[in-house]
Amino acid sequence: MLLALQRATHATLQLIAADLVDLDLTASEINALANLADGESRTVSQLGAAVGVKPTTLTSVLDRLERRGHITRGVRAGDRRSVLIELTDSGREAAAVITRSLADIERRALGALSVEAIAGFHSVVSALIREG
Amino acid sequence: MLLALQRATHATLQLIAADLVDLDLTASEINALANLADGESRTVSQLGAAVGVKPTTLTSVLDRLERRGHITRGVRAGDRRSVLIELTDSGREAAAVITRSLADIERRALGALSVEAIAGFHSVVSALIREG
DNA sequence: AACCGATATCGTAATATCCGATATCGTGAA
DNA sequence: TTCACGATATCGGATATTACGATATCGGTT
Repeated sequence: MLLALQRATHATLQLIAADLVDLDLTASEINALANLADGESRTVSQLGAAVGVKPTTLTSVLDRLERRGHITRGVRAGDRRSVLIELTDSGREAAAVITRSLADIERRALGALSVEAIAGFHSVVSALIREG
Repeated sequence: MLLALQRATHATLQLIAADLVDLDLTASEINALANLADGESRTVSQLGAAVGVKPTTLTSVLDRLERRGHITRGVRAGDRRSVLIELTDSGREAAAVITRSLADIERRALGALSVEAIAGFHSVVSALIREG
């Protein structure tokens, strides 16, 4: 069953990548942008916790996003150790495209399923995340 | 929602890795063994389709598993292009440990959830896999 | 002032992933 | 039969991912 979970994740990652080839972003970059799409700024650690990777891993991903002009790195007022990741206009556009693509895929895949099934899915996913 | 799916996958991968450190296997190797756990032999392409990666990706993974003595590569009777992947005794043991670990994690995480919720989860995951 | 923990980055290494090319093999058409 | 084409796996090379240890900076505590 956890194997099916992995396969589903894999399948959706492929769909997302195919849908977003024009953005020329890797899966990690897409994931980072998707987690920033709400417009709130985050520190590297916070973002790492959200996407499930260590801060060391994010550094190079953020390097590319910064070089591409999608994010900026700023200092957090009150703690100069922290780096605040923030979307630029270009990053906001990309994040909006990503969010739309995710919503589209959801609609396509789950449109025919019952509300109860989707609720069950959510409760299982939440339980798995809690367990981690 | 697809973000939650990814996070759940990530979380379970961490749990599995933590549970199986003694096996000294990477996530890809664990995934390959888990998909072979039923004892049936498979070609590289078949295994690749099951785990969601290209045959090229599997080659190095299978190299390591073969070097470790967990699998053997044989020819398929009737088609000498195909390579038949098969578990050795040691591979069967490892696969059994993996299967047990997956079942344990499922029990821990989903024990308190209703049968309907789990059924809903399955239907959503199946829909996502179909979409891919 | 001195220490310890937090934070992010850098250096380095192992792994993952895949594209194009290659070698081999099976199959259907000329 | 022969030959062209598709299937199959591997190899070479490229990029991405991931993270451990070390480093530099900084905040808070004593």
